[in-house]
Amino acid sequence: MPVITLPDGSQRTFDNPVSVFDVASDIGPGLAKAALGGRLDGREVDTSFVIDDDAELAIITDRDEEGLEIIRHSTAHLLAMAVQELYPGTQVTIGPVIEDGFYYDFATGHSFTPEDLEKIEKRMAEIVADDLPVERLVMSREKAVETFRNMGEHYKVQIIEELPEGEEISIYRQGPWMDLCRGPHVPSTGKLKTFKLTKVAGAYWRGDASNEMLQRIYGTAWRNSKELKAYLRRIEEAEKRDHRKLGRQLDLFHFSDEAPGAVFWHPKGWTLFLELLAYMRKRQEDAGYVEVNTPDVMNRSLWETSGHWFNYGEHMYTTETEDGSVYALKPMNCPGSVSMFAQGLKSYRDLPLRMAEFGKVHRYEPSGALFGLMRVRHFTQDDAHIYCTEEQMEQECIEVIRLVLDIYKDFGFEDVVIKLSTRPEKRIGSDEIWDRLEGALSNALKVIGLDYVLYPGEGAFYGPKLEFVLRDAIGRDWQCGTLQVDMNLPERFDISYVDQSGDRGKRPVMLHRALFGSLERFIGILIEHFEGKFPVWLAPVQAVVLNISEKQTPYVGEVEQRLKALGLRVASDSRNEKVGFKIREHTIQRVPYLLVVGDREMEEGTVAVRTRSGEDLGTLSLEDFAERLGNEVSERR
RNA sequence: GCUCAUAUAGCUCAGUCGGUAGAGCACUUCCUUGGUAAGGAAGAGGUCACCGGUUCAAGUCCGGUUAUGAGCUCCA
Repeated sequence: MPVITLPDGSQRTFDNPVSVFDVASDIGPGLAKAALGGRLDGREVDTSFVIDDDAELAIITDRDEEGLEIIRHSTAHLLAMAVQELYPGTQVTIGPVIEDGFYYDFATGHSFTPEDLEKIEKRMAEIVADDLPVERLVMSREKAVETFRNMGEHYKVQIIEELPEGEEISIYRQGPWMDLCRGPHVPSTGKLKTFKLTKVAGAYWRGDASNEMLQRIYGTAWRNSKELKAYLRRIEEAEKRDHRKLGRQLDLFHFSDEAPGAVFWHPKGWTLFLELLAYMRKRQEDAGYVEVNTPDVMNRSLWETSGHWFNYGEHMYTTETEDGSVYALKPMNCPGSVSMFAQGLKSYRDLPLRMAEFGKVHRYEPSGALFGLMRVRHFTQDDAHIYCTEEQMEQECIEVIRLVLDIYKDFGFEDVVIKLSTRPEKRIGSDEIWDRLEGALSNALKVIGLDYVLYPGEGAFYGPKLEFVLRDAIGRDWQCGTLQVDMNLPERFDISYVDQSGDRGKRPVMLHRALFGSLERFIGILIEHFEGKFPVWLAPVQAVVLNISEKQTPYVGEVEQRLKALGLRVASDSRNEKVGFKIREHTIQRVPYLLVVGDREMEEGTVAVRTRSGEDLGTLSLEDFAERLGNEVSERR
């Protein structure tokens, strides 16, 4: 005689065991129709699940997040069923829910085309129209293995065999089709209404590049067509912000076949680059850093000492000189930094030593990894290495974290994901040392009061690290800043300092940190973040002076020169075009201020100011405009 | 690196069944001197990514290379 407690605290008593669906019906026919599953004592179950004991139950409908997930998961099954009907011989593997949708990986010799997707979608719609009931079966491990082996589903057999002992093995069946699955699923295929297959791609079995490649079909599924449309519109909007597209439209940079993964910075893009560099230089100076510069090309022996030659040699660009010496383009700045530290005798009084370098590094990344400005082979790091004592380490970490978050705030990045990656299996150093290093990072975060995501085992072999992750317009995450603790390089380069007692052999701790990370990537993110509408202090061109007719051309030149003399980035446009045309063009170029001058302004010595958002600021004297712009530039902090 | 797709004018793209290439914008010149998101006319511009093959004939079909894109893997 189960007593069911509902989320509002009310209770219903039944004489016999009841299904989730029965309970929903008891509450009301509308709810019964909408029910997709149930949350029974915290566990998600199907509507067909039979309750024979007292329990807490919430009916899941598409209003719940779990409901949407059930819809997506069931749509993945729907996809797999349609594919196996249309392409006999295809094996199924896994089909999970992801953000905004789902995918399913298939093993098949066939390569799916966009036309295939249309065909599959059509078949899916037919199965929905058939409204097939979805049933759950429970099998013994042996029976399940046998069943799937007979079906020729060898991947599923492998999955079943690797399920932990004692785990219940459930099979979901809709019509003649079935799949191994934990569930829960919708009660019938008719509940799946709004979905769209979006793309095909290859994916490795179990995510391991040494395994065979499967065919993955991605799809999106929603509660209703309004949500689906909103999603598609969101994707479209995000594509408009694509930094590669805007980079071309705003004439910031380009790439060329001759130098894959290398940026050609155009004047406007380079202005952005230099502004960011100047900004960071100032912030670091204020934070007690010194700036240095180390060679781009260094002898192989240095890279052997650092360990890079052995560990990452295949990703390094090398060069051989006439005398047979082998040199490498630096893939990292740290070996140069350490060898600089090793120069001369260092005292504890010199620590902490914060040595920054805007170093351009060169890494032969796999061709498939390249992606616009976000992933390139040649990039500039705002790198710094902090040499300190073990006692200073935690405080230095705190200061780096504060600095990086404060800097991101200047660009409007308020919610930054922080990842803490801890000791990997393959590592150097004792557990006690790792305890101290990981402790320094997590304590630093605790002191500041920041949440972080733990990535156990993801640290570098030489030390744990923090990563600061920003999200791009299309929801892709990009690691920007990083803070790493290193106990490898000080050892390998045998660097030391003299302590208070005169001991010359004290080993300093070395912190690596980059805040923008890669200037190139950070600019890519900024382009998307601002949609090209950079804040005035960053805008490559801050104002354009426009004349209305030829008569004012000399005055346009005069205004341009006077504003430039005040240190503003100003251009002029005296072309023989109507003012409306020029306003359109420079607005599309996202120039913050358009200064229109006609006869009136020329006589008064003023400019008519229009912003890129179309706002009319009226007529200002040059001094007033320059002051306004100057204020905006200095407001960046 | 792997799977699939794509590569035509500076940009965005069309090009049918294999018969020697087209539009809009941009560019140049001329007309127009116009007050806040596209004034008009004319002109110039292409080794159809590259290498090879099939064919009387290849932008088009086939193979390879390179680059780019969507993913996967990787990112010291």
